[in-house]
Amino acid sequence: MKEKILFLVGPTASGKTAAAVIFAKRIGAEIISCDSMQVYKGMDIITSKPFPALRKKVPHYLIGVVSLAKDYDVTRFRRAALNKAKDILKRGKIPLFVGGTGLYMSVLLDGIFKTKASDPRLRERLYKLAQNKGSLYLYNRLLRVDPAAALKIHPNDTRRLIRALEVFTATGKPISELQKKRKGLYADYDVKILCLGLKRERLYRRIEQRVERMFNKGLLDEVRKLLRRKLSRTASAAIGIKELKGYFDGQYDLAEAKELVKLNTRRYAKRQLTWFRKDKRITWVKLTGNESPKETADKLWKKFF
RNA sequence: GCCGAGGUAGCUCAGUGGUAGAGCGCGGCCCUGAAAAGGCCGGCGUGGGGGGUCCGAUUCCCUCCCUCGGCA
Repeated sequence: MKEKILFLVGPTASGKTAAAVIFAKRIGAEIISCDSMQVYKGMDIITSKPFPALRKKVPHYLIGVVSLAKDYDVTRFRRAALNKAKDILKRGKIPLFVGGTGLYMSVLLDGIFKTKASDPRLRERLYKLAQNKGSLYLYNRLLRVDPAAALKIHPNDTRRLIRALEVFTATGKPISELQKKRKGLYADYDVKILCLGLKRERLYRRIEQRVERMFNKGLLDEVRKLLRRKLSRTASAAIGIKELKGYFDGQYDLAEAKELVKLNTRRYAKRQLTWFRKDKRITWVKLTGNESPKETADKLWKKFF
């Protein structure tokens, strides 16, 4: 009998956080965040972390555990998340991954290929090359060493071109070969993936309301504080930082900054949905968007079996 | 009520006697060590209603409706 592992995913502002706590309590689960930004310390309002009161009801992991100055990546996440999951299972509880970062979900479910750690200097060199000679130059270079990978990557997608070249240089093997070897939780456990789904119109309204709430709760102060610190490249990518920086720098007014936050959050949600739609293993839990957290948890319960 | 300007994509607007574009918005997609990142693709339209001229009208004419500004 395989052990049970659960995922609760969904686009931003769909209501995962509050429902997850009620649901987790009911089924005897502990929550592991599956979110690339909530891992950072000090980014509380901006990432809509669950409040301390909520976190007291059920154990939460991987929230606020990385300092702002540090870069974070999929591999670190995967390692930490798997450790937590095993730990929870050992105590006879169910691990419940909750979050909206599609790639993080994917590396947990299906694994990640093994390679050496990335070399920042090599990466920097490739990046400079791309700047000076254009990404097409990198593309042609990749085409020679790993045509299979080049076929899958668009010539303008500089980041993936760099990554593929970086892996080839470091290992001597094409990334397209390495990527074939992966294995994740889905193979060894009884995995159920629940995804909250609501009409686009409703979701966008909820995003709008959520952004307003964030500002009411002191987003401005929080981001002002964040901007005084040294932020790593990954930390500074959170939605709300560059948008409010523009306002603080006097490039536009507060109303416009708010609209930018809303716009970029909508786009983010749209990309999340593309990711989730693609995964046919997902069980969709349809919501109207007016449910209380308890009602959402009830619906999750019904799809649980 | 009179005079003037205008009604074209969700919004702001361009253009043409041969069934229409642009920016923004929006939609679809890709994703394996930056992923709240990065990249690709797509006009999504009874051209205010009705009538007329014409081989053919979004474009010209008439009329009605609506919006904005001015005069009353």
